[in-house]
Amino acid sequence: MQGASSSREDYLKALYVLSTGAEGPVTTTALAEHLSMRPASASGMMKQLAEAGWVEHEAYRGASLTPSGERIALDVIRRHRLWEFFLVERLGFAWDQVHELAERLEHIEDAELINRLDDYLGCPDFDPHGDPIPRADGTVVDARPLQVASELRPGARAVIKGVVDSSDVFLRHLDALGIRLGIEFKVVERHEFDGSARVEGHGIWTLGVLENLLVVIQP
Amino acid sequence: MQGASSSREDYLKALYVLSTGAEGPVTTTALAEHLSMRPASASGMMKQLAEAGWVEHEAYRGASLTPSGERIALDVIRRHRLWEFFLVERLGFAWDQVHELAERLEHIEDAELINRLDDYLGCPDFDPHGDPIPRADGTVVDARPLQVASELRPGARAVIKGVVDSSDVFLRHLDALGIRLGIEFKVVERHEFDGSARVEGHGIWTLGVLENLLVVIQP
DNA sequence: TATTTAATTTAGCTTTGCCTAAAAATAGTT
DNA sequence: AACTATTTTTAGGCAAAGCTAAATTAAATA
Ligand SMILES: [Mn+2]
Ligand SMILES: [Mn+2]
Ligand SMILES: [Mn+2]
Ligand SMILES: [Mn+2]
Repeated sequence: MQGASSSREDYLKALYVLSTGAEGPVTTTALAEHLSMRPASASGMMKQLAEAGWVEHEAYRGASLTPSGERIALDVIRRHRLWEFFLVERLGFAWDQVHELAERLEHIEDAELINRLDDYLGCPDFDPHGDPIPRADGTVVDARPLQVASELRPGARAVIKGVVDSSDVFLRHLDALGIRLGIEFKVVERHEFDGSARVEGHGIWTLGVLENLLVVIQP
Repeated sequence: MQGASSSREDYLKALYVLSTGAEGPVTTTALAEHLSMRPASASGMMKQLAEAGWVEHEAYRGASLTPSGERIALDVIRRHRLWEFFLVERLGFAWDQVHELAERLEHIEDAELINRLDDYLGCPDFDPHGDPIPRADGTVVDARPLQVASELRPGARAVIKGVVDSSDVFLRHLDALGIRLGIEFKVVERHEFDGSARVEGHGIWTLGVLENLLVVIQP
C-alpha cells in the first residue's frame, strides 16, 4: 500500500466533510451514504486507513481523521476546489456542472501542477460555491461572518456568499430564481406561516431556499 | 465490461502509435515494452479488447485496431495533446515536463470538458512537441511536408516543426542546444565522417540530434 | 433486565489488471 | 527435416475495491 488512491482520498475527504460541524467520530453508515457505498465497504476502508495512520477507528464506534489524514483530505479538497474554479471561471461551465468533473480531477496529485494552477487562477480564496480553498500549507482561511439567510429579520440587507446545499438541483433552482453568489438583497417581510421571505425585487424566497443560503449582513 | 478504462485506453493508444509507420499488426512484445508491462499482460488485454470489438487479434500473430478502436485511440490522443498544450501554454510547464501529467489527464472522458478546453485554447492544431491534435470528429489534419533534418544538404534552410523522440532527456538536450519548435536554421556544412552538421549560429548538431528533428524546408 | 431492533463488522465472492512460471507455437539454424 | 531459440499464450496468484449475506455488537424498548 503506497500513497492515497482515489478511493482512499475520497474516504478521507468524506471523513473531513462529515466531521466538520458534527460532534464526535463519523459513523460507518454516514460515510457509506455520503459516498454512495455499502457500510461493509466503508468498514473495510476504515480498517485500511487506520492501518495507514490516517484515521482513528474504534470498532462499532466510528472514525475520525488523524492530523496526517486531515492533511491529505485538505490537499484533496484544495485540488477539488481549484479545479472547480478553473472549470467555471476559465472554461465557462455553470456552477452546477463542475462537481463531478472535479471529483475526478482532484485525484491527480502533483504539487507543481496544483501550484501552477493556483497561480494561473490568481490564487482564488473561494470556489464557485463559496467554499474556501485550502492553502498549499493546509490552512483554511475564512474570516467571513457567515450566517444562514433564514435567520434574517425584515429590513435586513445581506450579500450572498455561499450555499449549504450545493447539489445540482438546488444550484439550478437558484439560477431560476436569479440568485447568485455576490448579489445583495433586502428582506422586506418574513411570513410567520411558512418562514418564507419577501425580498425586494426578487419576490418570495421559500424557507427551504433561505436555509441553504450563506450570507454576510450588510451594515 | 463498460467503456474503456484507463488501462484499455492506454493499450489502444499504444496500438495506434505503434502501428503508424510500421507495417502489419503490432506484436505483443512491442506493446508490452511500450507500456512497460509484461507480454503476458499485453496478451491478456488483447483478448479483452478483441472481445470488445476494438482490436483484431490473431493468436501468435499480433493485433491491430478496428475502426471503433482507432476512434477511441484518437479521442485519447486528442485529450492527451490538448492537455499538454494547456500545461505548456497556460501553466508555463516546460515541454519535457508535461507528458506524464497528460498521461493521467487524458483518461478523464467528458466531451463537454474537452470541447470547452479546445475552445479555450483556441483550437490548437499541434501540441508542444509538434504532433497534430486530432479533431473532435477523429480526423487528423497534418498537411506539413515534414522531413527528418538528417536529410538536409549543405546550404539548406529549414524550420523546426517537431521531434521524433519526445523523451524528457532528448527535449532537455534540445533546450541546452537552444533548439525549439519554430526556429529557422541554415545548414552550413555536413561532415562525411559522422553525419553531423555545422549550423549557422548554432555550432555543431550531431547526427543523433538531426535524426530526431522534423523540419519543413524553406524556399 | 430481557428482548428486539439497528448498526457494524466479518466472511466470502467478483472484477480488473497486473505478475511469474509453465506450456505451446513460431521462427531460425544446422 | 529436426532441433533450438524466441515469442506468445495459458494457468494460477495477488491486491484493490466493491458487493451480499451472515455474525456480532450496541442501542432501544418492553
Ligand atoms: Mn464540489
Ligand atoms: Mn473524487
Ligand atoms: Mn505526450
Ligand atoms: Mn495514460
